[in-house]
Amino acid sequence: MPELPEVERARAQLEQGALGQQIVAVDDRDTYVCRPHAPGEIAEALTGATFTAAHRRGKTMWLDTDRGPVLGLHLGMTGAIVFGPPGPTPHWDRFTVELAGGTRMALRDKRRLGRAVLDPDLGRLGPDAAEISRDAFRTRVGTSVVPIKARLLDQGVIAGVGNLLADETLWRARLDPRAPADTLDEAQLDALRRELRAAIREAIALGGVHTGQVMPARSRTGSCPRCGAPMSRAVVGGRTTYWCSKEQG
DNA sequence: ACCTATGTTGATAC
DNA sequence: GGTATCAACATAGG
Repeated sequence: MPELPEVERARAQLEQGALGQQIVAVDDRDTYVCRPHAPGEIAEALTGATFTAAHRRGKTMWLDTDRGPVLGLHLGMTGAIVFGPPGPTPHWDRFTVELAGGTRMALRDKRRLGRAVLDPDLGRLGPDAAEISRDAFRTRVGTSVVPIKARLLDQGVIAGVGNLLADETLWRARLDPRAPADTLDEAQLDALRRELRAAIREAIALGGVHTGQVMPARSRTGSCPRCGAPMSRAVVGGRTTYWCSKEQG
């Protein structure tokens, strides 16, 4: 369930493990994960090159190379970056890169919703949720009749927020996820941004969004970790949503 | 054994 | 532009 915090940790892993070593071989035979590329296309572009930088925006990562081609990586829902010795690849390793230093870097993903592509399109992503300015947050997030939660989940508006992080943030800010975004005043939007940044910071430090406080309350019998009131549950923005029936009503 | 939830993206119809 | 629904994936859990 990778959201921004998990992806940032994965990016740091890539930075630590993949930079500065020449690419010896690439396995891009999974045509679903590597779509729309044909098998061998990514391998041909990358073999012999060296990764020079690891970037992230929202949930999308990309690695620059000294030869120009850029490798885009997305973890989907169940993806992870793993490093290990070269050798037979576990069948959940959907895309692998063998490095000259004697390591194998893999996108391991049971569900195959992750992606590995050449020169990823970042143009449709909004500003990163951890870095968006106060003004940009106000205008991008707060100027739509869509429920505020749906707005937070829209990667073209702001990049990196998933279902759990959205619930966590709205709970921290004591805001009703169903409220039309343009009914929030500036103080509420500023507070929402503040809580979003804090939730992201804590999740990165603790290991992921599943360490959030509302996580244990996400069940039909759950109660608010702050006031003990029962949690409400509904589909908002197409996703299962939990919120405090008392504080966020 | 069946059914549903899981999270994200993208395509489709309205 | 929206919303709503579905499909894609493969597994875990009820």
